[in-house]
Amino acid sequence: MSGHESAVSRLRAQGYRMTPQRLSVLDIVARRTGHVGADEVWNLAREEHPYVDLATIYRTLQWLKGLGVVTEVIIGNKLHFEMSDHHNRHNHMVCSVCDGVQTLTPDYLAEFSHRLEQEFGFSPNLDNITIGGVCNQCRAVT
Amino acid sequence: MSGHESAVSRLRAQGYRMTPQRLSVLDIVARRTGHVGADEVWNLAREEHPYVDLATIYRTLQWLKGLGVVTEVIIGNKLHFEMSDHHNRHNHMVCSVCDGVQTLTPDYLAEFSHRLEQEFGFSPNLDNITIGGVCNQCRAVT
DNA sequence: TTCGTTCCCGCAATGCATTGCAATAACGGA
DNA sequence: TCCGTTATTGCAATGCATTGCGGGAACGAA
Repeated sequence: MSGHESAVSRLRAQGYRMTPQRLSVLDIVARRTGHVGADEVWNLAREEHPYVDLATIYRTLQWLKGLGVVTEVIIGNKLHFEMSDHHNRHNHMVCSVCDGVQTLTPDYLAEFSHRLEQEFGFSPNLDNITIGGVCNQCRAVT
Repeated sequence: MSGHESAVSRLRAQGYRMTPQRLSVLDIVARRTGHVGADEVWNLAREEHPYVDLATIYRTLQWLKGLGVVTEVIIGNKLHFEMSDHHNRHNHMVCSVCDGVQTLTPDYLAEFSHRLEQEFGFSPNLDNITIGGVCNQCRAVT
């Protein structure tokens, strides 16, 4: 256990049942600095509970995402997750060549967001957006 | 047939085999103003060629995308396609409530793109990006 | 028109993610 | 501590998209 006990007690206080599966998933994501792939979460969770189903992993991750506990990062059509840090929100830039990930503070997207809101009345949800492209190193190689 | 003969002859000139399946897919996308779902392309194609396989539809659409003939639009995790119009590029805003789609000229993204390039050396590929969010009407309802 | 090369297709399998359903276990109340 | 309610789980099925493979069709050459 490492630094997510507050989340656990908060969830319990909200009336959610904290099953071993859920604790395990939360623990795995919390231990990791940076994002974890859903399949990786499954493999690690099975070390502890060999019977956990992949569906449970996905359900749990989506549940935690909905509660704002974890954040989804889509890397090359695969789902990854990391602990949400509401004091340090960020987006991701993913290189399509090396699959490397860089982070981006949301103020880079702020004025773009404001324009959509003001000119179209459209409220963009950019929280989980990832920007695809080619990173510095990979471009240099080519 | 309607307005994509130039694409057909260009592809043929480049040495690609223009099979009935490919002609059919291209025809279906070209006839449509706006985007078509991959499944819809399949259903329409089967009216003409009942045996066409879904895999062929996907392969053909990805092939046309790679050649810049069609553009991919991701709407709620489903793939849609439309004819590319290089003189009138645009992005899409998709409402997560009603699945409605609005278009966006790329200059809305231009300065955001430049900042990433200049500050990180990251070359974003924003051609196919779709912006999720809630549209004006749906927000009003809530 | 026929032939040969090879590109493309249909088929079946695979991968990632989600969902329906019946069985089970978490957690509060007695 | 035991019990009952019902949220969750495991299992299996489903959906969308992609891929490997062997047969077949497209298209140029003769």
